[in-house]
This record gives sequence, C-alpha cells and structure tokens, in this order.
Amino acid sequence: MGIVRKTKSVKLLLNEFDKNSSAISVITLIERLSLKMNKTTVYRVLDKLEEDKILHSFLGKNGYKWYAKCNGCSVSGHQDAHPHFQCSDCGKVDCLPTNILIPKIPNRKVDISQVLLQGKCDDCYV
Amino acid sequence: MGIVRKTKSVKLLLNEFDKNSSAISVITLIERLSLKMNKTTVYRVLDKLEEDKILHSFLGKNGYKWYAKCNGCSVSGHQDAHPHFQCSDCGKVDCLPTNILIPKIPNRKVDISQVLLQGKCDDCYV
DNA sequence: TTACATTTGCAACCAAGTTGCATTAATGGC
DNA sequence: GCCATTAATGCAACTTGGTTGCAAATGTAA
Repeated sequence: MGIVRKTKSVKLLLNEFDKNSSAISVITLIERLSLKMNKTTVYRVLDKLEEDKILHSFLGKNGYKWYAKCNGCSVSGHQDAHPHFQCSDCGKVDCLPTNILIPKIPNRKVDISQVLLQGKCDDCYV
Repeated sequence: MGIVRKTKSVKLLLNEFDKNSSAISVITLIERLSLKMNKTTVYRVLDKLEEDKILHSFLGKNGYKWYAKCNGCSVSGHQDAHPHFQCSDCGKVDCLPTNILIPKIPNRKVDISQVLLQGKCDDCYV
C-alpha cells in the first residue's frame, strides 16, 4: 500500500538518502539509525518506499539488500535496467548511469535484469 | 586447498551435477542429499569444487547460492561472464551461453560481472 | 479534540550459512 | 594388504539477515 503517513521514521530514512548519493545497505541503515528506530521499522519503511518507486533495491555481493534513490522511475514504470557497481575493497556501491544491452534470449521472456559489477572504485584504484 | 581425496561425498555431489544440466541451489542439494550427507559437508565440498574450477557459484533471486558445472574454465582462468537466467514461475536456473558485453566504466576497474536475468522459461512461457 | 486506521517497538522466531571439535575414512609407504 | 597420517565428515551449537504477531503509540481527517 505504500507510504500513507509522513512519520518520523520515513523522514529519517529519506534524509539518509538525501545526504548520501550512493546506495546504502539495509545493514548500514539499521546500524546508523539504531538509536532512533527499530530494525523492523527500517525494513518496513524501505519496503513501502520501494513500492512507491522512491527507492529501488537490489542485492549486493553477499546477497545483502541495498537501496538507492530512484532516478527517472515513476509508479507506472520502474526503470531499473542500470548496473550496480560494488567496490571489492571499500564495499561502496553505486548505481551506474550506463545502460546494459541485454541480448534477446531464445525461448525465454526476460522481465528483470540485474547486473552487479565488482572491482575497484575510483578511490580505491591505486 | 581444493579437493584432495575422492570421497563418497564428493562423488555424490558431482553425480548430482552430472545427471542435471542446469544449475542447482545449495538448498536443493542439502535437501536432496539429506539422508546421505550433512549440510556442513555439502557446503564444504561445494567450496572446494569451486576452488578447483569444477563448479562455479552465483546468487539467485533471493540471495540464495547456486552452483553449476564450469564449462571452459581452467584453474588459471575462470570464465564466468555468462548470464544466468532464473524463471520467476518454476524457479529453475540456467547458465546462458550468451556473452554479455559490459561497457567500459570510467574511473573503475571491473573484475567480476554478475548478470541475473529473470522472467519466464521455455516450459513456463505459455 | 476525538476517533480510528496506520505505524511502531518488542520479542520471539525462521532459515541460510559458519565454526569448533571429536570421530571417521582415504591414501601413500611399507 | 596393513598401518599411520591427515584430510574429510558429522554433529551441535552458533551467527546473522530478515520476518511475524501483537499490543501500544502516533498521524491525520473530520
């Protein structure tokens, strides 16, 4: 049903994404907001923000859930074909503005494509 | 250190991949072999088979670990740039022989690229 | 201000994967 | 084939990301 009430928890979470341009893992959010809200609330609010296409989620390298602000997504059409890049050194994750070309797969209908690239980011690349 | 001894567990696991051409989730393997070996052993043997490049692993749609036979991988060079396809209906996962073209990303060094496509497979596509 | 549905906190739970350690079983040398 | 060595296994307990049920708190429309 998405977000109905602008509660303190919703504002706190949105604020985290406003002050940070890259993706944030749920684990980090729970840790960072541990004094201000319960982990159950973190999970539930993130769920709703994703329903409303304000955030989108994906899985990082260990299967942990990450969230990032949606850019150019509407409730009707969620545009999540962009790849995500995770640094194997510092663990940071970014959404890449690039668009990956997924070739037609015979006998299959592709609905979702998830691309996770791993390597060294700008800061960690010596 | 990889596989050193050809134990019963190793043979049983390899046998599962021989009789099945698509990828198998660890969960399925543990379930299927529950009478013949412990889940700890399943995890440990799979680890070693991956070290030896006999199997390769990747994460399915819920972050669960899947394994599949390596094809054209050697201990020196592991070729895992192929995408994986998971059916959203039956859950089956296949390695696709296609090769995805990952564009150069500025300021970043890409070492691993993981592509998970989701949709309807041949059997479930009405 | 009130009423009521939505949201939250809490505690208990679930399940995938890991760890430590004592026991078992491959393997190489004889 | 037998034995000693050491890798591999089983087991039970644990870790941890994520979920659930329910009572209490809180946002909002009237």
